[in-house]
Amino acid sequence: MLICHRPTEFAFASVISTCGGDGDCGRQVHALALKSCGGTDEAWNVYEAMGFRNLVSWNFMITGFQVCGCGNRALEIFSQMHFGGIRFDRATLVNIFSCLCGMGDGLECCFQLQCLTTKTGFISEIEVATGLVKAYSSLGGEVSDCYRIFLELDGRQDVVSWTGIIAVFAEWGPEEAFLFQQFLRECLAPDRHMFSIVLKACAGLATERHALTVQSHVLKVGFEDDIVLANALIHTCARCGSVALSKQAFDKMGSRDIVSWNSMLKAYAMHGQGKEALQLFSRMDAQPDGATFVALISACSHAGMVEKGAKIFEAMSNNHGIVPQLDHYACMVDILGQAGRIYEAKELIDKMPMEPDSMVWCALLGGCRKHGETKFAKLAAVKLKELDPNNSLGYVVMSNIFSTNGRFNEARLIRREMEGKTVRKEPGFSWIEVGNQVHEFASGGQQHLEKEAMCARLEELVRQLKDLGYVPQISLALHDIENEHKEEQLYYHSEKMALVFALMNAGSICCSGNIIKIMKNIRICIDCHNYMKLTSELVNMEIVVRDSNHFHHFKAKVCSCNDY
DNA sequence: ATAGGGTTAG
Repeated sequence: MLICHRPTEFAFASVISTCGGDGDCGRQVHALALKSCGGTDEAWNVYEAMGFRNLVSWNFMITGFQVCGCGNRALEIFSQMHFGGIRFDRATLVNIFSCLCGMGDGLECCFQLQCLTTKTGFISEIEVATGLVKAYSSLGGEVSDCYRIFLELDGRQDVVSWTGIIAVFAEWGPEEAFLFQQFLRECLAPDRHMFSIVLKACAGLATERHALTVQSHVLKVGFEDDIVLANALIHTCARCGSVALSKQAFDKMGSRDIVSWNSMLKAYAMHGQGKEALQLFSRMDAQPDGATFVALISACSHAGMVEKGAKIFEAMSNNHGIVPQLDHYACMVDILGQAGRIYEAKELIDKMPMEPDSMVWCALLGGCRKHGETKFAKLAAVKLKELDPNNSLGYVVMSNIFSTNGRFNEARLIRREMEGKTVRKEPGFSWIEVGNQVHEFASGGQQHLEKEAMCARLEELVRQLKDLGYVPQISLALHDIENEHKEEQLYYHSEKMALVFALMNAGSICCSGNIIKIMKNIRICIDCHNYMKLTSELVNMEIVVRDSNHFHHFKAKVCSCNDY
């Protein structure tokens, strides 16, 4: 009873002294005390004074320290055992592996422990191997190492170890997570844990039909009452382009937790539906947390509701007692910066009680890029270079600003610096689902089989758009080349190629009547944004484009982001 | 007795 309610160390001490600190009762109370108090010094002292230990109580101690996040102390105990010649078992190892997750020098420890685990033969125990795989992946270890450990279980894998390895692959590249199909081929029955991981992989893939397939699986097996699964479903549907499906999943839930509400709010945020997000927030029956406000503020941001966002930011600390964290600041800087209120954004950064991180500087850079502001862009680019040297955004924005202003030499210098450091701008590509297939387009679209037909259709479309008032934003092209080439370069942006292909195949577009859904890995440029707005009017269709992490809904010349 | 896999993130 006591133990379930996490009593104070003092309470434990008295219970233990009543038990006499000996025999089964005392030992068990002790071990649980340590686990429950999370390995505080007091609990530990009382334990030491008792002077009775066996393997199980050692293990309890390790769990105790592990539960409270004192991984180092758990490791100390383990080495005490190991070097003191005390036998350890698989429970010991499993506990130690969960300690390692997220520890600073955990990867190094992982290697050493893997050796020990192999030497002692515990590696062939399914729980130990699964624990090790998780530790490796959470520490940024090699996927191939994880896979090898998994394979060495050699035919003895179960749902749990499969889930573990699929989670690893899902993190690494969502396509590979379709190892899930092999899992099914081996005739193992997926359970709720498995489904939630596979849903997450679908979210990464961002293709509607995979999500729908898994969703129908979930319904078939009858897990729709599982909160975690429903939450995953809300998230996945949103990421795959359908808030409507998210909403459906949300509405159907019998009971909801904070993650459910936040996921739905984030779904709205992702799709630029600020009003819907605020409405949902007003009828939220759970205690909002930090994530709630990240969702709300970014919902305002993606819908261009600047004042509302600022109010919410204020209310968060004033009325809800939540101290703004880095991500809240990043959202606010983003919203202000996008509105062209760069000075205010910079002021907010100066007022931050903590060091701004790369996300915050990225947000400022984004604002500078949009409004051609040079001074703060330089500052932000320098900071970003320091904090996240592999991030190319600073270089790209600076070089764009220079070439927009016709300062091509400086732009070129930056490009060169970037190449010298082997920082690469992520190549942009887009994909759409047509029929049962996913078609991918790189900028230029050269690889595609129907290239010629596409070019013809593209030219026709551009002509029609120009009649509607489309003016290509040549200044966006990066190099100082001839104007007509700049125009050409613009027309071959991957999302434009995808759009043309979609129009050519309008009859067989997946899942959705009059909606074209284009997914893209990086942000959409202003020119494409314009182009999509006008095309939606021209062909009288809704066009949805997902860029790095949110969706633009274009309908009758208007975008859901209000041009944010 | 103690022990492995799940949901909001770029």
